[in-house]
Amino acid sequence: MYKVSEFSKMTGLSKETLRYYADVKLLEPAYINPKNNYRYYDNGSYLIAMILVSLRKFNFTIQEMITVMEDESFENLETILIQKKLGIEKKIEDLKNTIEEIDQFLQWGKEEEEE
Amino acid sequence: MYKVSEFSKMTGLSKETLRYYADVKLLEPAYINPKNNYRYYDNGSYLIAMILVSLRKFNFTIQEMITVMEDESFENLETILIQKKLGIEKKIEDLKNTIEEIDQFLQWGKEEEEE
DNA sequence: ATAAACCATGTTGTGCACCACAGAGTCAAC
DNA sequence: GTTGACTCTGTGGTGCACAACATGGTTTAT
Repeated sequence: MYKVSEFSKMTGLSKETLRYYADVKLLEPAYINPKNNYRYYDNGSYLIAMILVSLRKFNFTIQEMITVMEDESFENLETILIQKKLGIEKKIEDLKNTIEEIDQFLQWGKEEEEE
Repeated sequence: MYKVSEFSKMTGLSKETLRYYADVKLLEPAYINPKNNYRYYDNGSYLIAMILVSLRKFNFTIQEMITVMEDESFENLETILIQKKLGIEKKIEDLKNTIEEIDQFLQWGKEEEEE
C-alpha cells in the first residue's frame, strides 16, 4: 500500500492528477483510511495507472479513459484503440490539407508580387 | 462603410468575434461614431479580415495573428507561414509516433494473450 | 409615432485537464 | 515531544477564443 506521494513518484502522475482521477472515478484508491481520509494505492492501482499513462500519451480524453475503464475486462480496448488510430489519421489528413492551403496562400502571395 | 452585422455576413466572422478582435486590437473598426459608439468597417478592414480568416484556418492563435498584423507591410508573413508549416509538420510527426505507440501497445496486448 | 431590428457595454460562461493555494489535521523521525 | 514532512478538503485559477446573456440606447421602415 502506497501513499499518494510515493504512488505519484511511481506512476509519474502528480498528486493533483491522482486526486482528480479519483474525483472523476477514473482511478480510485484501493483503500481510504476512514480516520484521516488518507488514500492508499496498491499494485492493482499501479497496473491501472500504467494503462492510464499510456492512454494519456495516446491523446485520450478523460471521458474516453473513463469509457475504457468502465469495461473492466478491457474487451473493447482494442476496438477503441483502433478507433483512436483512425481519428489520429484523420487529424493527420486535416493537417496535411492545412499545409496545402498554406502553400496555396503563399503561392497567391507570389503571384500578386509579379503583377 | 459597413456596420457589424453586414460586415459579419461579408466576412463570416461573428459579431462577437469582431468585437473580440477589436478588443485585442487585431482588427479595429475603420471608424467609430462617437455619438453612439457604432463601429464601422471599410474595404480595408475587409482585406484584413480575409487574411485573418485564412490565418485562422491555418490554426494561428490570436497572438500569432497579432504578430502578423503588427507588421503592416506583411514582410514577415511568408517567414511566419513557413514556420507555421514546420510546426504543423512536427505535429504530424508526433501523431505518427503516437500511432506507432498505439500499435506497439496493441501488439503487447496480443503477446499477453498468447502466453 | 411606433415597432422591429439593430447596436453598445459589461459580465459571466464554456470545455478540458488539471495546478495552486490556504488552512488545518496527521504522521514519522529523532 | 517537537519539528518537519506529509496529508486532507475546498476553492479558485489557468489558457484559448470566443458565445451567451442582460440591459439599455439607436436606427430604420412603415
